Amino acid sequence: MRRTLLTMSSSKASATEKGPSGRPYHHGDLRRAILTAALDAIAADGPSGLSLRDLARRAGVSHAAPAHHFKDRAGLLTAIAAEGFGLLATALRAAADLEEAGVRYVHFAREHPAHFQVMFAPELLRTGDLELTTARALASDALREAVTAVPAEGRGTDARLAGIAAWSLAHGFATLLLSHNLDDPVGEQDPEEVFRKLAGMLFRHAE
Amino acid sequence: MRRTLLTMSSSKASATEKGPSGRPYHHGDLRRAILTAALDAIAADGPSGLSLRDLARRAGVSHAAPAHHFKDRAGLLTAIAAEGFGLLATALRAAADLEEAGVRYVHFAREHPAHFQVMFAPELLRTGDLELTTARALASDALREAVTAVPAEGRGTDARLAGIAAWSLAHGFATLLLSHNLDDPVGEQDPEEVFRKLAGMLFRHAE
DNA sequence: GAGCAATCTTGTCAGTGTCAAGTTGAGTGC
DNA sequence: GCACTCAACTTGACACTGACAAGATTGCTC
Repeated sequence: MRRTLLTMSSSKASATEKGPSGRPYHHGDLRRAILTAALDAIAADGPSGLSLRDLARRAGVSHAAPAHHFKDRAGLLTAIAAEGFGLLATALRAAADLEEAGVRYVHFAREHPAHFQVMFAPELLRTGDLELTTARALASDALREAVTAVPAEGRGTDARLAGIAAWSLAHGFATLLLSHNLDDPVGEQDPEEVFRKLAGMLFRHAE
Repeated sequence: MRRTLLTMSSSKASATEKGPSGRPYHHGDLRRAILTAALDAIAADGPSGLSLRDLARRAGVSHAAPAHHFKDRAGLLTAIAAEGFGLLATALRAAADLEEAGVRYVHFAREHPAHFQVMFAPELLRTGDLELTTARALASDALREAVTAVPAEGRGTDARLAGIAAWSLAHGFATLLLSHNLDDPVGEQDPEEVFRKLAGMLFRHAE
C-alpha cells in the first residue's frame, strides 16, 4: 500500500488526530489540497489529462473523497475557473490604464496557467454555476472599467470596439504564449515587456 | 446489434463487397470516416470529450479499428492538427495584405473550429510528428509572408513585433469567439467584419 | 454525552484506451 | 488459376477512469 506513504502529506495535522490506522480520517483541508493538486496536474498535462483518482492518491485519500467536495469532474474544474476569474478581477482592478491592464492580463496567464486554461474551456465547465458566473462578471467589469478609463477623446473611436481589440490582443498573446507558439520570436525577452511594446505600438497611435 | 444499422454508412460501397455478414470487412475509407466523425465530435464537445470507441461505433467498425490508422488518441489528434495547419496555410496564402490575412485567420477558425482547437492544444499532440511540424512550418511561412508584405516603411516599426501583434490579435479574437466570450459584444454582426474594423483601427494608424 | 451532519471509505458498474493475437480479403507475382 | 503476402479489420483482454450507493468515522452542538 503506497497510500500509507502519502498519508501524512497533509499540512494541517492539528485538524484531526491520527487514529490507530496511521491516517487521520478527516484530512483537514481536503478541498484546498485537491485544488492545488489539480492546478499542478493541469499546468503539467492540461485539463484533459486530469484524473480525479490521481488527485485523491496525491492527497492520500480514497478515490471517492473528491466527489464530496466537487461532486463532479466538471464541478472541480468549475471551482477552478471561478477562482481564476476572481484572481483575474483583483489583478485587473489594480491597473492604472489599459496598457497596464493588458500587461497584468498576460502576467496572470503566466502565473496561473492552469486557471487560465480552464477559464476559457467552457465545454469542461458547468456553465450555469452561480459562483462561476458571478466571478466572471466581476472580471468582466474590471476589464470594462480598464477600457473605459481611457476616454478615447478625439476621433470617434468606439469604446466597445477598443475593448474587444484590447482583450483580443492580450488574450491572443497569452494563449499563444502558453501554447509555446511564441517561444522562438519572444526568445529570452520578458514576455510582459514584449507585450508592453506591442500594446504601445498599436494603441498609442490609435487613441 | 445496432452495428448492422450503421454498416452501410460508408460512402464508397464499391471498394469492398458486403460479404454474408452484411458488413464489408474492409470499410473502404475508414481513415477519412474516422477523421470527419472526430471533427464533428470535437466541434460539439471539445477534444476532451472525444472517444475513439464512439468514433468506431459511428463508422460501424470494431473498437480497435481506428488504432490501425492512427495508432493512438494522440495520433488521431495529431493528424487533425496537421490537416488544420495545411488548410490554414492555403487560406492565408490567398490573402492580399495583412488585414485580409487576419480576416481569413478568423474565418478559418469559424469554419474549422475542431481543427483550430486541436492545433493549439500541444499537450494533446505528438509534438515530434513530422507531418505536423512540416504543416505547421507551412502555415507559419504563410503568416510571416503576410506580415512582411506590408513593408512598414517609415518609423522603425519592427516587422517581427508587428507579426506577433497581428497574430495575437487575430488568434485572440478567434479564440474568444469560439469560447463564446464575444457573443454579447459582437451580437448579430458578422464577426469577420467586426474584426476587419478592429484591425483597421489598430494597424491603419500604426504603419 | 447523545445525536446529527459532514467527511471520508469501500465496493461496484459501465465505459475507455491500448495492447496482443487472430481473421479476412485484396492485390501481386508466377 | 493459384499460392503468398500484407494491409485492414476483429476479438479478447487488462488496467484505468468517473460515477454512484451504502456504510464507517468523527467533529459539533445542544
